[in-house]
Amino acid sequence: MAGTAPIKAVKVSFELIELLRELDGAGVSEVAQRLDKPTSTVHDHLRTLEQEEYLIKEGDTYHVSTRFLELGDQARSRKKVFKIARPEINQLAQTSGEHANLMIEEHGMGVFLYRSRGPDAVQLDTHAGMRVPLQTTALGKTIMANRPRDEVEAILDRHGLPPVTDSTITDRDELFDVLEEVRARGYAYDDEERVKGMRCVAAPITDENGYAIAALSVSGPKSRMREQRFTEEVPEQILRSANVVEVNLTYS
Amino acid sequence: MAGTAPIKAVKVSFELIELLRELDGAGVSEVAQRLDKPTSTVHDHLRTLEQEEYLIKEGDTYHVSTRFLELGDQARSRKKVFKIARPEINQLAQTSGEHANLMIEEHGMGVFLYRSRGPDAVQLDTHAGMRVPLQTTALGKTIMANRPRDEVEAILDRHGLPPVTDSTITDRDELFDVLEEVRARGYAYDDEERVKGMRCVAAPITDENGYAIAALSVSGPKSRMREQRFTEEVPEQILRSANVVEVNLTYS
DNA sequence: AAAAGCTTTCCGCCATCGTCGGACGCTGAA
DNA sequence: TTCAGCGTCCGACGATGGCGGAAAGCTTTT
Repeated sequence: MAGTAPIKAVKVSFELIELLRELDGAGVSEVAQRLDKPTSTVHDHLRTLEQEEYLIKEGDTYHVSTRFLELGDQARSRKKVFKIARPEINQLAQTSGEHANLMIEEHGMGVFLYRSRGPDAVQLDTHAGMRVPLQTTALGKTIMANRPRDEVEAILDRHGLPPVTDSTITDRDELFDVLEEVRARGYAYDDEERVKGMRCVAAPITDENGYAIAALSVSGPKSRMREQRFTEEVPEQILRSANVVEVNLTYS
Repeated sequence: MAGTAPIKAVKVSFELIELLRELDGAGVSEVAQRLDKPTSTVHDHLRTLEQEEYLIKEGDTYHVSTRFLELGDQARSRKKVFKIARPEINQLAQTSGEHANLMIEEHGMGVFLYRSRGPDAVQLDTHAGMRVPLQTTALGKTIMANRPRDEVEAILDRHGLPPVTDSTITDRDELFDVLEEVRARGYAYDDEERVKGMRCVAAPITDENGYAIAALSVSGPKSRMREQRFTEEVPEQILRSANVVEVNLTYS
């Protein structure tokens, strides 16, 4: 990489912020230990970020502050597809009873832009803004299936095919076969490829050229996602919703 | 301000990020001009942040990325009061038809943690994560009214009393008089003090010692917020909701 | 088509400032 | 009282972030 970038100090600060997010707060020495940096250095960063109000200090523990809420909200609101899909997602969650999700691709990763819990939804670790490798979710697969091959190749070059559970696809050729199926079928399945016991159905949201902008899905426990419901009812609902979103997207 | 903090490079990066948020995206030279920094410097920062995936580049325009969504979501979810108050806020919005809000105090500022739009709600610039001086909203006033005097003084020392509209309170003594009233009454009003044409009623959420943790409110256009509705109905609804939240907070 | 005027990007030097070892002070446990 | 573990502070060194300048694209202008 040429020139001065990346600016190391900035990189360190963000590493530290992400760590605090993961740990849900920590003190100076714990952070120092985990990042393998001197406490004094860590202290400088934490103090700076606290002064700038991106962290808040409760006792001797630092936490990420709600300052990020404003940034995140802005980043999300910028996406037209979010505003348009939100009511549809809510409805999907309501009628299916399960979790309904909206995903976009950013920097080659799948990002959960929005999620809605239906009345029967199980507890899940998935949260807004969460990033996952595309091929590990039905959402991501429908997105890749509706992107040009060379773009998908570029993403794979960048991020590889990390195994997440033992059913995750880790072979490039196999993946392209699956994507072919998905494209033909019009929607994608995920059978415990990211989270054990969970199944998922997802449909793409494409623009007028068939280029995938986003994807929406319904996911629930294997016990409820089976037979007709899994192969017909839910896919049908999702495809209908996706279509509504697509139409509203073009006329706005 | 001892030692090395604040780390300037970090500070610059965040200034730049906030600017991009405000402008909803910009190119190198525009940012450079606004921050009065050389384009080369700005370029270094933007590139770093893009590499770290906190910004995304669309053509020659940089935007804040959804990476912040995850951070913001975490910051908010940490607050017990958020999870507990959310359904109440939704209900308030539904029954009143207007906007319902949840605010907390952080770094001496009022932060909109959550908002819900009722069926008749007007369009507003208020968004999640937005920060405002406490005394400019009914929300903030109920929070201050239920905090020890010296804590309020400290906040005022830090942030002053900036005028926002011509009805904003700008005198310290006057403010304390108002806070006294608010404390006595149990809830606060805001009559166009932050946004022209908007009125607002807010009640505090306090802990067992009467210390304000947060506040919730309903806000709507002056034309609908008047007479009995303004002086009785809405306050009653809000107080009821606040009470529900307080009870649920202590038993959890 | 050439040239001017805008970008973004690259390069490399110089002084700054981020880094880090170490000392200090606090708190709570033994 | 001592000790361990923590957050905080200090100061010196040298890496590195800042920035001027130049180059490389892109449009627009003439």
